Order: sequence, then structure tokens, then C-alpha cells
Amino acid sequence: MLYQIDVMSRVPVYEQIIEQTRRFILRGILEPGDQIPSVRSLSAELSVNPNTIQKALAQLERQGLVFSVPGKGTFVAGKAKVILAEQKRGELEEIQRQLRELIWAGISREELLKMVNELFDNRWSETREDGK
Amino acid sequence: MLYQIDVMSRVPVYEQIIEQTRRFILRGILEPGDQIPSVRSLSAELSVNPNTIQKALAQLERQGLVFSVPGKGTFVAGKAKVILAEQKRGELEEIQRQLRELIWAGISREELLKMVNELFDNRWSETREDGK
DNA sequence: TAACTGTATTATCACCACTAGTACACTTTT
DNA sequence: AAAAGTGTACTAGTGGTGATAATACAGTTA
Repeated sequence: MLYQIDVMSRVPVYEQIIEQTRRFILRGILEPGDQIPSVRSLSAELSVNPNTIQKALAQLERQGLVFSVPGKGTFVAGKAKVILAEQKRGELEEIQRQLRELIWAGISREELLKMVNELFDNRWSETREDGK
Repeated sequence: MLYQIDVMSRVPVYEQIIEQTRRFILRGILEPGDQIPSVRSLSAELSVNPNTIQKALAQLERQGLVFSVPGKGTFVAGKAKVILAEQKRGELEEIQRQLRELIWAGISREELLKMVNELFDNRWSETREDGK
């Protein structure tokens, strides 16, 4: 199963769906034109109410990341990747804010630069969420 | 007034108080031993219910950042800065996650490294929240 | 026709941030 | 001693919202 939600999380289920979909598109796991799992199938496999799924998809459509065709399904939009890249750029300020805090907390310039470089070098290795 | 809250924000008022207090301590605006504005004064100046203020201070005390003396007031703990630095280190993974997303969005290694260096160089210039 | 798709509606529940009001005990100031 | 300020505790109520439940309608596909 592609999607995975954590019911214990404080972040709303519908936001988790949005977040994961965005990540799938950004990483090319979901390509433009690809069909997103249907409302009912997602609802069943995630044990989540259909309304919750629909809420997430509706929001994704408002952002232009997907488009829905009644009777057919919901698909990844062609400009999805571009839109996502732009949005990430918009989050730059927030990331800078966090890095500033980290600097105030005493991290060294060398350590931070090294971290960034390593992130680039390991760009293609998948992120593992487990602890093993 | 030191503190400032945004009632329109989606982030809870008591979390804003916590967040700002942490920032004040981290940046040395509030030093160990300094007294934090009283529950009632904060309540009055921020137009916020005393319970909301107390909720924030109680949580800060649980984290060991402040300590309260009934009848006297609430003060910044001696080890506050150390605790804060440790906590910030703990947030490293989250920051890395965001930087990874940024890389996936197409930011170049040079641009990111340049940004980090500039953050260090401008470390002492105050952050302005206004748009002027 | 049957089984799938998205979409819409209404009602209900639960949690939580927040407010309101009151009260108690302690410390400092006058 | 009195007053004013401090932290702390308790109960009650309100509003927003995330989530569920149960239907229903319309379009598409096998």
C-alpha cells in the first residue's frame, strides 16, 4: 500500500493524505496523468471515512495538483511538479527561521555545511521511517 | 511589550507564548533568574484568559525551562539554555526532512550552501517580522 | 445491467483551545 | 495589620473542527 496514515498523530488524517500525495508527486512516485487511488478504495484500505478522503482530494484539486473527472477518477495534473516546486520555494522563509534557531542553539558552521552536503550526496537513497 | 500574539493564527495562543518564551531565552533576551511577566499581567496585556497563560507556563515548567515560586513569580531556570540547545538538536531530523524536500524541489547545492553561510554571517542582525 | 468512479447532503460525536468566574495560599509592600 | 501582587486549582460553558455515519445522485466503464 502506497499510503500510510498514523491515527495517533496530532496532525489531521486529511492533512496526512495531502502531505503524502505531495511527496509522491515531488519524488516522481506519482507522475502526471497517473490515477490516484479512488476515494472508496483509499477509504477502505486506510479505514478512514470517505468524507475525509474527499476533503483531502478536494484540497489538492484546489491547489491545482490533481484534477478529478466524475465517473472516471482523480489524476495527477500536468503542472503538478512545477506548482509543488514553487510552493516549496515559498516555504524557504520558514526553513530559514528554523536554521536560525539551530544556529542560536550553538551548531557550528562547519557542521551545518557538512549536513547540507551530505543531504545532497545521499539524495537518491530512500528515506527510511523505521528504526531498524 | 515583549510578548506578542496573533489571535488569527491557527497555532494556539498558549503555544505562541511557549514558543516566544523559548526564543527569548535562547537569544538571551531572558536570562536565567529573570522573572517572567506574571500570569495576570500577561493576561491583561495580551487580552488573554489567565488560564491560557498558566497553561503555557506550566508546560514550560514541565520542560525545566522555568520554575515557579508561589507568591513570588515565575523565573527562567539556570539550565534553560542548555535544555533548549538539546531540544533544538533533537529537531535536527525534522529540519533535515524539510531540506530534503527542498532539494527534491530543485534547489541547487550552491544556492543552499550560500543561504546557510549568509544565515551565519547575519547571525547578529535582528529578525524583523514586519514588512517595512 | 452491474460495478466502478466523483460529488453532495445531513446529522452526530468527540476533542480541545479558550473563556469566565471563583477560590485558596503565599510573599511583598505599604 | 492590611493591601496588593504572586502562583495554583477547580468547575462550567462555548466554539471550532476533525472525523464518522448513512444516503443519495450522476457519470463512466466492463
